[in-house]
Amino acid sequence: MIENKPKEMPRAFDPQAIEAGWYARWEADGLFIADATSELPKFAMCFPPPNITGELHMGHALQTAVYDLIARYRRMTGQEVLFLPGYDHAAIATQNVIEKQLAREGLTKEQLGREKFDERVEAWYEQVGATIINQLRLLGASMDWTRLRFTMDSRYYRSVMTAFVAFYERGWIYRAPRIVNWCPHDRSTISDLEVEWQEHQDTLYYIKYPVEGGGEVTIATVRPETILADTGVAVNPEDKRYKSLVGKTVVLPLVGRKLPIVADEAVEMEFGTGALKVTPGHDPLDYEIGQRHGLEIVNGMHEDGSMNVPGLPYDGLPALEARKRVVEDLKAQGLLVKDEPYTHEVGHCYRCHTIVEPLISEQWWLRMEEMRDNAIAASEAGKVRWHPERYERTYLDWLRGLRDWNIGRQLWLGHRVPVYTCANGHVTVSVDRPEACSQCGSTAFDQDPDVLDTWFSSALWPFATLGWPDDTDDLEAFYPTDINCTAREIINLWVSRMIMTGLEFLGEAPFGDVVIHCVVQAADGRRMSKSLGTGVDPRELLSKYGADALRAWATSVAMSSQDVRFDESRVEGYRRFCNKLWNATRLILSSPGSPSAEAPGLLEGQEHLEDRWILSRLSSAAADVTSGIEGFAFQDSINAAYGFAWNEFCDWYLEAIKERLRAGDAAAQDVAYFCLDNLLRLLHPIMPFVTDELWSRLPGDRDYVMRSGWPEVAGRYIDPSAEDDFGQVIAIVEEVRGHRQAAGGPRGGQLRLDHTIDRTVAALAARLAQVELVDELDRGTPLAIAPGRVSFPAGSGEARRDKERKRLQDDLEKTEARLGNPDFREKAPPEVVANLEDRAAGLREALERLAAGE
RNA sequence: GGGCGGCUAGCUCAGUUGGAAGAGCGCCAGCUUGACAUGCUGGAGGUCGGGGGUUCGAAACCCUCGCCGCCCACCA
Repeated sequence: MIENKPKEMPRAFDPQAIEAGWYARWEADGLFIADATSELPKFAMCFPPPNITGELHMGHALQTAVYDLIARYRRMTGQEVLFLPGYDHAAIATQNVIEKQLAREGLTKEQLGREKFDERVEAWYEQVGATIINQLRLLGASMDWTRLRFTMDSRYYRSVMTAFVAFYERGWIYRAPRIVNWCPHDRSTISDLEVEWQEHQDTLYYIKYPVEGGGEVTIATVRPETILADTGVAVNPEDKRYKSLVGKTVVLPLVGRKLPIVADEAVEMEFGTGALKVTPGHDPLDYEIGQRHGLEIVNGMHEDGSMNVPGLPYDGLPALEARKRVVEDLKAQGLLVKDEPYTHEVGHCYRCHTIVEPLISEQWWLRMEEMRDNAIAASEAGKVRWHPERYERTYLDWLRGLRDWNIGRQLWLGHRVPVYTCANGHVTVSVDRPEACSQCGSTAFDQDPDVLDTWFSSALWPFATLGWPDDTDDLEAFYPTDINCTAREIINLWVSRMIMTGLEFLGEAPFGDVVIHCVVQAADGRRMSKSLGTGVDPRELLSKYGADALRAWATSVAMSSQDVRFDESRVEGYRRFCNKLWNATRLILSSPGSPSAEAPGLLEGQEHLEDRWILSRLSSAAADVTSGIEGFAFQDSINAAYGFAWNEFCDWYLEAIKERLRAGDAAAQDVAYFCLDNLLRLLHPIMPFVTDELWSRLPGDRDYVMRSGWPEVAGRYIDPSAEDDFGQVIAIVEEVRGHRQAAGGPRGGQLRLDHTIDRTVAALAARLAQVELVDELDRGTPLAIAPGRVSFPAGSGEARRDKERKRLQDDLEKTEARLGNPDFREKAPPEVVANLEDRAAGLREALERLAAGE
């Protein structure tokens, strides 16, 4: 139970004034703590660990809003919900952050030393973890903080080690030299997925290689410095220009090495000169060609990206410097044929943005074939459902082309590879550091210096957080989880890997539904980024508009399209919506008496049309909100609730019952409270703060909204005839208002409606339009919508009538034209034709009414 | 190079099996109406990116072109 707040309310909604209090109460009362032993059906979501930059961005806000609305909704529908939070050590990102901090102090991590560096990292994680948690609380995220996990905590560490050992024992982990993406800044490899491609304006150089025994072959390259590591020249076997050269050798300029000319289908005849210099040590394609033809591999670069060409004048130079010098020297020797501008894509490290250098390195690899096949099968069998569906293809396409995963990183930060070598060279792979070598008994071990790719540990998230490999209650109760919601950019990096490891270690996909939300762009359509200055800080929005407004906006866009341009006015609009709810509540609470807020029972013989109508509309809105959430079309939910609340409940219903409320009419109070009660529940998953605040002011003993159950009003109050009748009221009122405005907006006025119009409808329409309903009215403007006429004390409204007539005539003309088409009558479905005929008849009647009234 | 998404009112976006185009914001006009000026009422504004086609009928389906964005890919 919660403490009832007083009926008297401040005049305006103020998000700042209510939000903090509610979150503290929710948490203190343990609303978010999941009970693994509960009898209720279980529902679980492990929140994707936010990137450890320490700052909340729009993506987080969006994602959190989606997760949290699902979590709250599921609790309200009677499920035991685990919404588990955590954060990630993000090795490369964190290392870069710390290095930047050090750089500002004029230090490098090497100068600082490993121990001090680790201390810095600790402090950073502590600070950032607290920041993230605080921000998620501000958003109202209903996470179970008792289960907060960190990918570097000791239990998680054990999960990671266990997974590594398990893969190793299956024979899937091996060490081998391959060409990899090397980041000279981080001095580490990164996986293909971590390479960010950017367009560069470079130069394509054409260089002559003399052929032994006479002649020459010209190649084209954008990286002339790599010729120092060339070990061959390749041409396409079909290329007639070079057929005679295959098998001969060229002399490598500047170096003097003799290189074979080989024929390989990978060479594009159309590109450049059709002859390719082969540098197996520094180009992935060249590496493959080299493998096929047994070419030598020359390692021409150091770990820091400088040239490794002992004996040559370029040795030790940075790559770009070497490039310049090589070009100059080639030119001097007359070997540079020409150069031309060339635009192409260059790989950069996705964390530090340094240009990635392909080079040969001995690394840890994980074989993916079996996991890949199982993941494909699971998806095809419908074990994982994608929303929107099209992303399943993104995922499957990537899986089908999957190669072995380079899981080792040469960083200072991360999970150390659990491979130990004893003093006698025996290798032990184990979760814990071995006591003694099982082969020789040695107790001196060296652990492999590499750490694991951060995504290796992230891949275990949905079960490592639940306690795997231990057989925990949480794992038993909540695995597999239900939903994973994320941005499409990490489908391959993260989602697919979770699916693969989940299937491998637990035998089941880690979640049933993958929900891909949109990407928020800046207002001008550019990417939101801090460096571009296009970012919008959600914390600013929170303080300006409140968490409920931000969440409502997020809900309205998250699944509506692939991308959305940020529009602050929409967030503001939802703050106004909160204010509208606030004031509707204020109006209802101001009604005298002590209403029960029980569900109104009356339906048969209900004397008030507006009561029957609004209950019917409520039923419809509730059904739409529910189906929106169930179908991952959250925008439908917020739209349905918003439209009902504002355009039906406030604009029409509350206006219609104001007088009854003031008079303390019990039926009006019952219906109004019932609608409000249900509306607050329908909105709570989206806007938790304002709904709990208003809810706590309603009469009766109340628990939190989230514990109150999801509205089930469907069916019971649906009332088509009330909807028809009230629809007629609205149409008449709107027409009368239009005439009043055209007449200059005088107060008062008289309305006569023929007795073919139901008297209840007529009376209500007259009341709402603020005109007197009379039996006789000679002068006045005829109505188009209903037989009758209206007059006002001043002005005539003739202009409006003429305009209306014109509109009706135009409409009728078009309608008759369509009906006059014999093909249409013959081929269109009968109900469509009948529909149109009704329409034409209605238009004719309206026109007749207008004519008769003149 | 392959694939995906988008192009609808001044702006941001809805429009779910093809049956005569909608919302919010902005704009114009009028309202200190006993919940709300964070409000109420009325109104203007669109040849649905261009061009073909299918159909009685296309914003929607097909083809094509043009922009914008994203994902994947070993063309030096």
